[in-house]
Amino acid sequence: MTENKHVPPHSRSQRARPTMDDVAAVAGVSRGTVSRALNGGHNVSGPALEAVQRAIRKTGYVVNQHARSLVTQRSDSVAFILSEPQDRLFEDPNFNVLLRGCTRALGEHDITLLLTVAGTQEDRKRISRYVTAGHVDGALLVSDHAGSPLLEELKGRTLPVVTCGRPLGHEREISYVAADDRDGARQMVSYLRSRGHRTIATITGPLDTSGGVDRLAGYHDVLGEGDPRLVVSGDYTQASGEAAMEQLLRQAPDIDAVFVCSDLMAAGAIAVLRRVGKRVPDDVAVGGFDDSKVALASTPLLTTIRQPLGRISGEMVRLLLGHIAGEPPAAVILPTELVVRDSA
Amino acid sequence: MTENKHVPPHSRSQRARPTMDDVAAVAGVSRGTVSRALNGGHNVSGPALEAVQRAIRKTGYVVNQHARSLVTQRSDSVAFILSEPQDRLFEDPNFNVLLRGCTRALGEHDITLLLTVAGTQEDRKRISRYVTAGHVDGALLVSDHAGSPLLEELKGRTLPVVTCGRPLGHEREISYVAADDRDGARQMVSYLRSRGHRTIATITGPLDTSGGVDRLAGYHDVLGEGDPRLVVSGDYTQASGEAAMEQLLRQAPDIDAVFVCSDLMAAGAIAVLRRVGKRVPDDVAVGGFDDSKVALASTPLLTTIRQPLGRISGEMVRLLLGHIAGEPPAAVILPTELVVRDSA
DNA sequence: ACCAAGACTGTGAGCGCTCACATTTATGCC
DNA sequence: GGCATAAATGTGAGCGCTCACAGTCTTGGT
Repeated sequence: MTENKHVPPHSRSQRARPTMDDVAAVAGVSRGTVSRALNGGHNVSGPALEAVQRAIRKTGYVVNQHARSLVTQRSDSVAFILSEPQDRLFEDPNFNVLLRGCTRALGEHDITLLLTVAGTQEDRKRISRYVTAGHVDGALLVSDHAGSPLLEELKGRTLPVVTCGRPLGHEREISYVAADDRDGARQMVSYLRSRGHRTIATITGPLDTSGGVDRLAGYHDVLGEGDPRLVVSGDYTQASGEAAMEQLLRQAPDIDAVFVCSDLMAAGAIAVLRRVGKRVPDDVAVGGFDDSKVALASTPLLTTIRQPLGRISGEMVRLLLGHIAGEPPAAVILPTELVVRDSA
Repeated sequence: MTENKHVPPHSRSQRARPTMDDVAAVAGVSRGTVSRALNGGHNVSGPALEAVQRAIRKTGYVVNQHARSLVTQRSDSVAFILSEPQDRLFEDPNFNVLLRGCTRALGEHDITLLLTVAGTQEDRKRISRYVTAGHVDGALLVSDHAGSPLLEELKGRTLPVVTCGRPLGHEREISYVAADDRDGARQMVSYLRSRGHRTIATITGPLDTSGGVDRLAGYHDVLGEGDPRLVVSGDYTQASGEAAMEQLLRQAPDIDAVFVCSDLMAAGAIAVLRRVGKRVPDDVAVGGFDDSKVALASTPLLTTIRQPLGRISGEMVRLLLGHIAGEPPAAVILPTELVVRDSA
C-alpha cells in the first residue's frame, strides 16, 4: 500500500519557503515572539530578539506578504497609474519629475511605488482589477482624461485615489492636487500683453483635461472672448505643437505672440516658426508652460510658467497617505510662477 | 455591563468588503461553487453560474488577492526591474520598446507588469524586499551591471528571474535573453573594413555589462588587438557619446571610421564630428548599434545593427513563465542584423 | 515576605480564499 | 427500472501571518 499521508496539500514546485514557525523553532521561541521581533521588537527581550535574528539569517526567512496583508489589510505599496499611451511617459519630462518625486516621498514611509502604464483599454481593465483586488493600498492617477472609465471604476471601489490635476466632474468626491493652471495662464498672457503684443494666440492642451481647460480659461480671462481662429488645441506632444503652430500661421498670419500650454509643444512651435523664417521673440513671442528641462534646452531659452512639480508629488503622497489613514478627500492647489527668459 | 462580544477582532476603517461567503449567501449556493464560478466556471451549472454573477454584481464583490495568493502561491504579476538611474529610462528608447513588448506579451497571459525603478541603493533594497516577499511571481531584470547586489539577492531567493543581456558571472544559474552582440559587432566592423576604412575606432558601452564587453570582443575579433587609443568607453547616453568622440579625436585624429555601441551615443558622436567640421560619412564613417528610433532621426541616417527587441521581450516573457512553471534556467541568443543606411 | 505592577512570552482564533474529497443529483445504457 | 458514470455541489482543512488575551516571570515598595 502506498504511503500518502505526508503529501503536502498544496504541492509547490520549489522547496518550501521557511515560515515563521520554522524561525520560531530554530530560535527556540514562539511564533508570537518572532512576529513581535519582526514588527518593531516591542516587548521582546534582548536575547530573544537576537536569537530570532540569528534564526532568520540561518533559515533565510522572508515574510510572506500575502499572509500578512490578509490580516492587516495593508500591502504597503501604492500604484502610480499612467493613463496614457506609453510613449507619453517617455516623451514628457514632467512625468519623469513627478515619478521621481512620488517615489522618494513614498520611500520615506517605506512604501513601494508600482508604476503601471494603462495604454490600451485592455490594460486599463487589468489594472483596475489589479488595484481593486487589494494589491495596493491606494493609487496615484496621473493625466487622466475626463470620462475615463478607470476613474469611475476606482471611485466605486472605495480605493483611496489621488489624481494629479483636477478630475473633471469629480472634484467633490476625489482628492487631487493641481497647479494653479488658470492663474499661470493669466500671468503669461498678461505678461505677453504688457510687452506690447496685440495678437496673442494660444495652443491649448487636450480639452478633456483640467490643464487644457483651465489654461484656456486663464487666456480668456485676460483677453476676453477674442478671435476663435487664435485658439488651436494640441495634446502636449512636440509633434502636436508643430501641427498646431502651422494651423495657426495659416489661420492668422499676423499673430505676434503665442501662449503654448506645454514646453514640449512650445519647442515644436518654435521649430515651425524658425522653419518659416519668423524670429523668436522679435517677430513672434512664445510663452510655454511647465518649466521642464526642455525650456532650458530650447533656443532661445523659453519664457514659461513654473509648475512646482516637486511640491505636487509631495502633496499627492501626503494626501494619499492621509486618505489611506481614513481622512476625507481634499484638494490642494499650488501656485504657479512666471519665469522670464528669452523667448518672450 | 457592556456588550462586547460582537466587536470584530480586527476592526476595519472602511465598511467591510463583501467576501465570498456573502456572495454565496446571496446567490444561494456554497462558497465552493462561487470559487469555481470565479475560476473558469468548470463544473458549475448554468443557473448557479448566473446566480453567482448576479450576486457578485449586487454585492460589489471583488476577490481578495491576498487570500487567494496565500493559498495558490501565485500573484499573477511580475516585476520589470530597471536597475538604472531613473533618467536612463526616459532617455534610452530601447527601454521603451522592451517595456511595451513585455507588457503586451504578459498581457496575453493576463499577468500584470509592475515597473519598478531601482535608482538608488535604498530603492534596490526596498524592491528586493518587495519582490522576494511574494508580491510577484517573477522578475524581469533589465540592464543590470556586473556585481549588482540586486541580482545576488534575487538569486539566493529562488525567485524566477530573467535578465535582458548576459548576466556576467551568472550565466549558468540564471536565465537570460540577449542579442548576439559579439556577432553584431563583427558584422559592423567587417562592413566598415570592407568599405575601405583603415583606422576604425570604437566607443564601447559600460564594460560591466554584457553589451559592453561582447561588442568590444566582436570589434577585436575582426581587428585583432589593435591600438588601445582607438577604444574609448561610454555609458550608452548621448552625452557620453559626445565626450568619447572628443577624446577619440584628441587621441587619434586620423580615424576614418568609428563603431559606436549604441545609436544614442552615435548621435552624440555625429554631433561632435559635425561641430569640428568632419563630414559623415565622407571623412569619418559612423556605425551605430540598436536600430532604435534615433537611428532614423539622425542626419545622416544611421547605419546600425538591428537588435530584435520585439523578439527579445517575447522570449524574456516566455522564459520567465516557463521558469515560474518549474522549468530550469535557459538562455536565448537572438541574431543581430546589419542595417546599411547613410552614415557608413 | 507579600502582593501589585510591569515586562515578557505562548496560544488560539481567524483573515478570505482554494483545493481535495465526500456527497448528492442528473444522465446514459443495457 | 436498475446500475455505473459523470456532473454538480457542499464541506473542512489549511495557506502564513497578526492580534488579543492569558499566562509566567521579574521587580520593588511596604
